[in-house]
Amino acid sequence: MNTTQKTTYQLHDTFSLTQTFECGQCFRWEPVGPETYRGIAFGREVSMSIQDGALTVTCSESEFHSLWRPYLDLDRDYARIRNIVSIDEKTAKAVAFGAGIRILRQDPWETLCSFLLSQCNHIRRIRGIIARLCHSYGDNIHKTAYAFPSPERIAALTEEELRTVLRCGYRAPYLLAAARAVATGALDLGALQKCSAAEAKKQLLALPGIGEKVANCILLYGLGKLEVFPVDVWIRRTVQSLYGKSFDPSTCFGTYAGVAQQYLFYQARQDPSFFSMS
DNA sequence: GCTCAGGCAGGCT
DNA sequence: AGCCTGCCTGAG
Repeated sequence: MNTTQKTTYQLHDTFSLTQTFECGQCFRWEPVGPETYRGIAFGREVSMSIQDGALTVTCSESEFHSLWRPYLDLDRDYARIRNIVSIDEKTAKAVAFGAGIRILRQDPWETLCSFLLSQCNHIRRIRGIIARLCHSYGDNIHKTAYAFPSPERIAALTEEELRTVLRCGYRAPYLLAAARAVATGALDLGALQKCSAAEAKKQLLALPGIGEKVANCILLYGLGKLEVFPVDVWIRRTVQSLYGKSFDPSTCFGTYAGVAQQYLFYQARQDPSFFSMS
């Protein structure tokens, strides 16, 4: 990690690294102090912290503006989004609670793998599998820091090796198939960013192991489709208790349904009694 | 030991 | 369409 250079950026809206990195959208950021995280993305390792309304990242100014500023989605007007999705008191409460959340614009390939591996797993174990994936097949960046491995590297492995090394069970063939699809060009993740959410989703669903929920997570966290609303068991319980069974997120929350989902998810995870609100 | 976890796929009704 | 079951592994 570059410890000599630092870039400081004055924040002009509520923003929290803790909320952003702990709201369930990413798996490779570690808390190292209050509002201070160390992590790796795009093959770069940095430390970030917020103090007195300013964000400091251990990188050059050009790297900050080309990489981390878009990654943290700092140029989007979240105050406006919070206002739009605060459709009633119940959701407004969750929005206020998680007001410092941003939807990260993560690398599509890393996001695809992460959520492919996430199915029917505890967060702790997902993080472990991803750590082994990076440590075993990613480029060494610095000391114990490893980049996320390329699809080409994974595509060259066997299912048996992935199972043994990652201990990811039945998800190994899914990961291998995805790596081969991307490595051969059968699936072009860069092109998906320019597609509509519906078209991108159609292509993702064609891969084994990618269903409705995983596809929506990839669309939201990796492809910038803020209108999709991933429904996992937590969100299902939450929206059912708040709004009943026939709830349609795209009708209620519109183009920022995915952001609304993140506020609800974060609130539900932090305070389980939130479900039983009515 | 046993259950269940941030799903998916295939087979069933 | 909706319901059921098996699937790897490991934490509680």
